[in-house]
Amino acid sequence: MTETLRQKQKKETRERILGAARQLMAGGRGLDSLGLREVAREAGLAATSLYNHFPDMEALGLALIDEACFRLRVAMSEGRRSMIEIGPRQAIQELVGRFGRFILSNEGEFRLLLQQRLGRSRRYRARIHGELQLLVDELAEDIRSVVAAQGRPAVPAEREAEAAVSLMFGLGVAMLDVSPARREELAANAVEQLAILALGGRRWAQGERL
Amino acid sequence: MTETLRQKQKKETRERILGAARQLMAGGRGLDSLGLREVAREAGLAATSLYNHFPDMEALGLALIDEACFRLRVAMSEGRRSMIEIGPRQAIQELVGRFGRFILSNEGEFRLLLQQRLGRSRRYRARIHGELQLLVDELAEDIRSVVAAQGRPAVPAEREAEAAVSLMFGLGVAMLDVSPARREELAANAVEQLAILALGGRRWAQGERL
DNA sequence: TGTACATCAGTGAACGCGCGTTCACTGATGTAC
DNA sequence: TGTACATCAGTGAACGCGCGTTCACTGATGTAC
Repeated sequence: MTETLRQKQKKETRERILGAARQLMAGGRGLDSLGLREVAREAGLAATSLYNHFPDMEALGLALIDEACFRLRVAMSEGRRSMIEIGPRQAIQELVGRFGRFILSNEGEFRLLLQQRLGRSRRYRARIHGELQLLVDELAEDIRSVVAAQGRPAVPAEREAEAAVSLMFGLGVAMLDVSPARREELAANAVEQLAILALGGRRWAQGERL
Repeated sequence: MTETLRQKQKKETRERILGAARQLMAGGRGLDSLGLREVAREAGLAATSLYNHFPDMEALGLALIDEACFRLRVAMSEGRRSMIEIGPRQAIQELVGRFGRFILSNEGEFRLLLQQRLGRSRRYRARIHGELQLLVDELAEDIRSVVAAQGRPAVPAEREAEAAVSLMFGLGVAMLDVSPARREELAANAVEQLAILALGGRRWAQGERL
């Protein structure tokens, strides 16, 4: 039941390994170019010690991806409740703000997800794809809540949520290589894009078409 | 003036090298994992021959990226003129259709652009970023043309174009790992997303806000 | 509580392998007279 | 037009290097009596 010293140390070492890999990726490296010895060195371990924690390098990659997915999900879930009260305009700003903050403080993780979404391993791709679908579903649910709270007719929430995630990922990519001032500008643009989308959704809900 | 036999053969060999790399990437490989020897083998050359055509591997990568950018641009430019006549609804379908076809027949190139947009080399990133900006600018111009041809008030064309490119890239990513039937569905969703966006743009143009 | 044995996280040497790149070369193509 | 020389695309051997992984080991931690 109670954790032995050995178990605790093992868990800590595992964390140190993942932390070392995250550190290297935060420095601009891609998962594909991370070497076993490099990660071990950064973690202060012998190269072979990694095999006490992961059966092979693919497993390490998968663990990193799982971790990144978890962080993204937590970041985007925080304060979901409050969106209903603040109304659509503020909800969009809140959403973009939260996503932008996630990207800037978890740049390595974000690049990891984007790169491996099209990466070498089918398992990686499937994991990330599933996670993004959850993100879309949750967002669609939020959109429905906000709209319903306003007493408006139901919008095409699925389409809007899919589009919103694409737009936020587009924002994220654009933000990475750019000065902080330009980032603000990009975020403001994204807010406008989402606002235009929401406006279109309202009209669509009323039966209007192009 | 006239091309010598040697020059012609050299050009052909260069093409064979680029073709070999393209071939390998079409098979699902990423640029980062392509080896010099592997490309040379596929091209039917000794490994060292590549140095007669590219100073190093980075230059080969850059040539591939340039080529992919060029193809994307050509694919998206074709038939731009006709968009004005067919009106917004058909223009969106045409746009998504053309982009979808580009992705499916140039899957390797598309993955190359997406991956290297966040990749190791600053030069790669800059090149791709510049190319995508051109795409946005051209699209914004098209949107303005279509709207003006209808005698409607000017829409936020820049924002719509940025958003449209994000949405199409989102579509592209989703299409890659998926059955043909599901692809049709995804493309139809993307058309709806763009239609909602355009509808929102119209209302935005009329001063309406969330 | 003390002792004897089992477990297992961490280690260093070694494996075969492919990496990108350099070098001196060969021989077909091109050029000057 | 024929010849002698220059060019240069393509070659095979070799370079040092790091890759992922295996193995037998050490010694601290855990456990049974």
